[in-house]
Amino acid sequence: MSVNSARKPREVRCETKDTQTRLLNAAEALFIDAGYAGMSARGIADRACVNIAAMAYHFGSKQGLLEAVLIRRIAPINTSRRRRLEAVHERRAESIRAILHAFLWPVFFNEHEAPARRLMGRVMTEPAEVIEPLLNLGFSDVIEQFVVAAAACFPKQDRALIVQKFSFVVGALNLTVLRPSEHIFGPAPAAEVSFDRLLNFSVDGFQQWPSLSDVNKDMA
Amino acid sequence: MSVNSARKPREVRCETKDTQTRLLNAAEALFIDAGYAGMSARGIADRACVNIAAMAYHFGSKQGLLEAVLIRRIAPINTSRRRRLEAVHERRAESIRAILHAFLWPVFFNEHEAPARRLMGRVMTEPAEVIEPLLNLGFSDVIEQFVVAAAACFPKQDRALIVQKFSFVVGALNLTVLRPSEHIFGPAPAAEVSFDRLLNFSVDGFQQWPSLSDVNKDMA
DNA sequence: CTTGTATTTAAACGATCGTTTGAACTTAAT
DNA sequence: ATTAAGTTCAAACGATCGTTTAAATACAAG
Repeated sequence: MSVNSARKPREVRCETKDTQTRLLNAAEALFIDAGYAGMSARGIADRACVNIAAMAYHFGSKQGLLEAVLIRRIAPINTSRRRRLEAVHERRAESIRAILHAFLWPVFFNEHEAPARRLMGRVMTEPAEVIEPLLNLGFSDVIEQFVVAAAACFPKQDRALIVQKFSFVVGALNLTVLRPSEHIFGPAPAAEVSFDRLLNFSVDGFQQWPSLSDVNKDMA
Repeated sequence: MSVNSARKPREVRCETKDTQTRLLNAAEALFIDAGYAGMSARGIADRACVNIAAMAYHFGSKQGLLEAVLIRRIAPINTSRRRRLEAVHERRAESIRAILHAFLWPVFFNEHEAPARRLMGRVMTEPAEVIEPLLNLGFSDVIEQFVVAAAACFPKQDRALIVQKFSFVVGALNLTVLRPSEHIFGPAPAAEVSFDRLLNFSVDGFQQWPSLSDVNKDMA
């Protein structure tokens, strides 16, 4: 019988980047898989091939490391979203499709596609107390801007309705990129396919209701 | 200055129900707020006004208690979903609206509305390793049945497309019931309002695409 | 009251948690 | 070679983790 190491035997060699980057990558992977409470400082250090004290030295604390992880990936996505929304406004092409396109595109297509996607999905579903201090780093602003833009497309709809429709889009996006259970929804389609489907689904859902009266009459 | 107890001072008296129910209620509340890794056995026992050993005595382990929590709330919802889908089939009224209505209704309107809703939202976003053993307790089956029913409504669409559209509905549902951040989407509307909006949004999103060609031509 | 089963309890188990310490080591400028 | 700043290290800190043990208690049946 073979002897196993104390923790999970890492099948891959450690990365060759600097310590801070190795810590960021390791924390990112473990946060995506297990959430904040489920990832341990020692697990991060092990995966990064770094002494556990390096975390406090470079990032102050586990929470500080998570903040750095999120800023590295989420901030560029939100910046891209803002830029694209501005471009839509400059072109005077404020359709709901163009707006949702600007919102969704940077999540699916960016420098570090898969990790950034899954990070985005995980961070939105974490318990409030862990994430809430991070949301004021530019997250609420982006949502607000897009809600305003979307509301301008439907002047006759309540703002509260627009907000909730947008939350539906965010929810669908979250589950798509987080992909919590292969056993339920099967293997993930390619990013281009998922993006197209999600955009079409969201655009259709955002339209005015086709008929407001037949809501309550087809259920027992 | 006043003296505080060791842990969070509970502002409310302990419930008067039996030990098992108190444990279930306490674990449910903490799981919704903090997830599985974030809830502690001692925190549960404290909130339930129960000795910590009672957890192992009545439920075997922390995982066993969580399973009991989920079965208590999720199983009735899935049973109700199945019943309503059967009723739709018996009435030969298999519209996508009726099918999605049968899927969504039991989440919003059931015996223990708010706790069951939020539990449903949390369990779908938990890390895989914690939840996956529970999904084979009837969860995947329900999704599968509804996907089949939905696919029958759109015979010309790929099954993979139907599956992903359904995942969009589940994602939107999750974020709606979980409501992770009041700061982003504001206060939650009444259950009836959220249900109507989510149903309409989902039904519209499920329709055939209005035009498949203008997808790639309105972005720079 | 006595017996036997079911439940609750205080206490402790070893393990792991996030964090801190101070020395050892590396690196580059003097 | 010497200094100083930057970085990594083994080791330990107290706290909390989930679980277990065995004694104490509650309670119905005989």
